[in-house]
Amino acid sequence: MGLKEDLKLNNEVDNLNHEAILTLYFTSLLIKKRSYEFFKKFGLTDVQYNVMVLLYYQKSNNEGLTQVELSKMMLVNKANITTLVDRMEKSDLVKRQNIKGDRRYNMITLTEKGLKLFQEIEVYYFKEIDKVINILEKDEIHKLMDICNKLRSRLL
Amino acid sequence: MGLKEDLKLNNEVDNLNHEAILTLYFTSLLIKKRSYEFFKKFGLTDVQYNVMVLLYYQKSNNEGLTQVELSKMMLVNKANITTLVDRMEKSDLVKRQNIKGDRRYNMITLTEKGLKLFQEIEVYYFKEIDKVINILEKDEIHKLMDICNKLRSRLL
DNA sequence: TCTATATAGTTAATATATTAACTATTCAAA
DNA sequence: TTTGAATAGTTAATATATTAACTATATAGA
Repeated sequence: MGLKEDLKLNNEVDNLNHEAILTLYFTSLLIKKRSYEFFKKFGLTDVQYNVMVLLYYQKSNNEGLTQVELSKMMLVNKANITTLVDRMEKSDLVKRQNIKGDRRYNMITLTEKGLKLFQEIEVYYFKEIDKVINILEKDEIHKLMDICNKLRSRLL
Repeated sequence: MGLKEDLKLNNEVDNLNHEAILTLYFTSLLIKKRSYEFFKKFGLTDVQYNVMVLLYYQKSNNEGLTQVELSKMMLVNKANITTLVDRMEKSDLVKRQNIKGDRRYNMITLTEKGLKLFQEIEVYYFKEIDKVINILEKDEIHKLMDICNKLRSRLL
């Protein structure tokens, strides 16, 4: 039902705003955990899949994305992208390439293996999120996004 | 406005369910980052504050919580609590105590310093979350919690 | 042209999370 | 009574995140 039961709390959260924050946070956390479990079956983490989605759909000039672009799209620090790309390079999912004209940049692209794996997983991924989201009515999905968009306008 | 602008995406997310998941995830992530920044001013992390909230409001027998109880309330692995409590013990925010009758348990309680700090911060914390949440109407807050509760029922 | 500044990426220290394997303790059942 | 299962907590290896300090490169302006 509510947070109290789900988190095995001994007492109710008695502040509405705080309860709203906690509700959003723990719901998102559970979705993240479910994603993590799902992608583990394919030898990936949820974060690594997100990198692959971005490289597949958001590439600039049909080439790839720089590490700073990735960090902005993922709302993480660029230092984080260095080690993330290191690990993904090691498992042959992405590669770093120089771009002509500016040697500061690494252009990150999917490897052939990464591309193939991504296309293979995506079908199952869509089915998986449908299992979760289809408990909501269409208008609830839109309402959720509207509310979140409003919240984010206070946070950026 | 929407995710595309906020995440500096080059292209729209063209799957509604995926967009809903991402919207929830990144909104929650931004709230977490804002919390992290807020608590840093008091020498805490958002996670450490959450531990303190639980020890203050959710203690069993008015004594404290065991590490496994904390892990269930925070939806994290108990191994995580070991090092978290280590760090909080080192900064004199909480203490481990034996309970009579079962030597397997550590009962975790706030220290005097931890208690004082928590009570001091809570006033400012309530003001801080109000600044974010008050962009929503009362019925939107309830709608958000309803939708999240529905989603969690698919995830537990 | 040279220099100051901005930008991209890396590295190291730290915090939070996971799983797996471990120790210590409790308790129930043969 | 002893043994075997369950429970609480710890430790080590790994992934993801932060900030601060660093290198390398590019660019704008004196």
